[in-house]
Amino acid sequence: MGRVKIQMRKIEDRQQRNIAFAKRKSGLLKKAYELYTLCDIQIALVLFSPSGKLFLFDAKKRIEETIHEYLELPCYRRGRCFLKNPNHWESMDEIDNQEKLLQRTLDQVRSRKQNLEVESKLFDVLNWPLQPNLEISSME
Amino acid sequence: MGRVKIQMRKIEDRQQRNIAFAKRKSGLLKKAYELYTLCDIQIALVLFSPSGKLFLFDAKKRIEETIHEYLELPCYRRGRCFLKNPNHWESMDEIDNQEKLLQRTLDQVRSRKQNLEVESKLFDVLNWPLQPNLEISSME
DNA sequence: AACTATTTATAAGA
DNA sequence: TTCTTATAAATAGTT
Repeated sequence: MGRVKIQMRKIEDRQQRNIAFAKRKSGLLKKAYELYTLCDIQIALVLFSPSGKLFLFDAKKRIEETIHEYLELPCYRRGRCFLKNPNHWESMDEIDNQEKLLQRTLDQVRSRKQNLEVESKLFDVLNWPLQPNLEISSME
Repeated sequence: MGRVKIQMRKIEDRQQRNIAFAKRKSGLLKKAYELYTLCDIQIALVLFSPSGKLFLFDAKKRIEETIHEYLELPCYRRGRCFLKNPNHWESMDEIDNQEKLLQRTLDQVRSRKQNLEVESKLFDVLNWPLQPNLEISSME
């Protein structure tokens, strides 16, 4: 968005880099503010300038709280679909979404359970003493 | 940036809000990525969708490290000009900036010290037992 | 999920 | 540094 299209790689000239940082940092903070305002979401943004100066943005909750909510998630759930502590559910959107997620997960668990029952029977069959003419195909 | 200019307030229609969130979240993440790429900066972004789903972006360091660097700052320095732990200084930009910041702060401290010396003398004068014809103006 | 008319962001220049 | 402006990029409403 400027007189020319720029290559997406580090700006080597320090002065130019600092100028780009100043402009784009304010753009990023504005976008974060707009996303929060339009969609009413919780957000925390921490960044350090090329000179090591700190800039922050947060919305809905203090940055420490948002960070804490992230940190309290089990590691394997960070960055992917997950269930928050139900005490933190706030909106109808969120409750709907969590409900769907729970239902999908429950369906998967039940499906897996069925498969396991079949596999377990198959395992039993396969571990019987070998018998001639055993019809494995009848297990399906 | 669309067919019409929109008002900067919460989108009440849930479906529209979710659509706007999806579009603007990817825009925000792209901007964060570009700022990192062009300016080679450290950044951490944590946000929750209207449905409570977590989205993250980090660059240069893991999100936990960036958050930790923020949290280790004294509270009164968060969100404003500050000095990072010198062990974390990395670039010439950063060293230059911190040096200037230190020099400015030192100048301020010295200036404040001078003022304090004057104020202290003034304080002594004002707390003397009142004497007639005391020339306060001679203190400057 | 794609399109496109517009608005918005911004790179370079003043 | 701050302001301007030509152009690139994002996106609101549409399909």
